[in-house]
Amino acid sequence: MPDFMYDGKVYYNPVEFAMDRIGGTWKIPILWRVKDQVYRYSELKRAIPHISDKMLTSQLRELQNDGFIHREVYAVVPPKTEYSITEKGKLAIPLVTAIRNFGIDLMEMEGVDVSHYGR
Amino acid sequence: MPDFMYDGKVYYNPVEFAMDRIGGTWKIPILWRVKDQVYRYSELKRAIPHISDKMLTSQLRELQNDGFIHREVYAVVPPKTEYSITEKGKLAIPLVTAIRNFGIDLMEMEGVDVSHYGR
DNA sequence: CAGTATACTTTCTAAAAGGTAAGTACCTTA
DNA sequence: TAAGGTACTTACCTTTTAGAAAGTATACTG
Repeated sequence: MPDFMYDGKVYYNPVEFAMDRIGGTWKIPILWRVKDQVYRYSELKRAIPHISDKMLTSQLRELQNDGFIHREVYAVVPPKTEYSITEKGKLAIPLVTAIRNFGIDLMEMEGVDVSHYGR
Repeated sequence: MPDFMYDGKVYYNPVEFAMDRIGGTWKIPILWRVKDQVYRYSELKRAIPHISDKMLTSQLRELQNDGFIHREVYAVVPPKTEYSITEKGKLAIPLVTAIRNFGIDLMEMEGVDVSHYGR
């Protein structure tokens, strides 16, 4: 597997590249909400337990820069911003679903209660 | 999404749980070799560019503790240890493949040369 | 009895990721 | 003119992840 560069960073393989775009603690939870609904900033904040303003803003900005979500700012006061998934973002959803299902499978094997998670 | 505990750690969702088992820089590259061949420690080291002894050992141990790979030690000198995938480990391969394919898709969209990666 | 081969193990360090808390900007409304 | 509501931004700190380099154990071989 040859290394390659993108945006000033060296990657060893495609998995690393993929995980650099949608990995981390918060990007998938964000995509998971936005996949079937438009959300305002404050709605995302409420919908995603434990997330801080700093992380919500930075991860939204990265997802936007990578083209996975769209940011619509309204010129009103108090401010209003809406986030929605893009066509490119929709391409990630089957994978997110697969990771989630795999996680549920593993949890089940370890005896973790999994009855809350729809399948 | 309710939080849950496993092995002394709090998780927010199944994706986090899954990524805690097979995520990080080195676990997937290891699984990717071992999926269709038995490897000795030194063979893995040679097969996975850039990996350090410390990371190779620690990630092998974690994958073993989580039941994804099997470790067979031979009582010879110099030492010989063989690593192979388990049935549980095989369950992860379709997901690993999916992540890899998604990464290749993204790279292609960004104009990264992708011709080396079999599909 | 020094050298070799293999599979680790340990220590120290650097970089990345993420948390907390406080602050900013803006216009409207009382 | 002060307060309120929303969407950030910034500074500082802690934790996690990974890298580099050196060391350990063992038995065979010349």
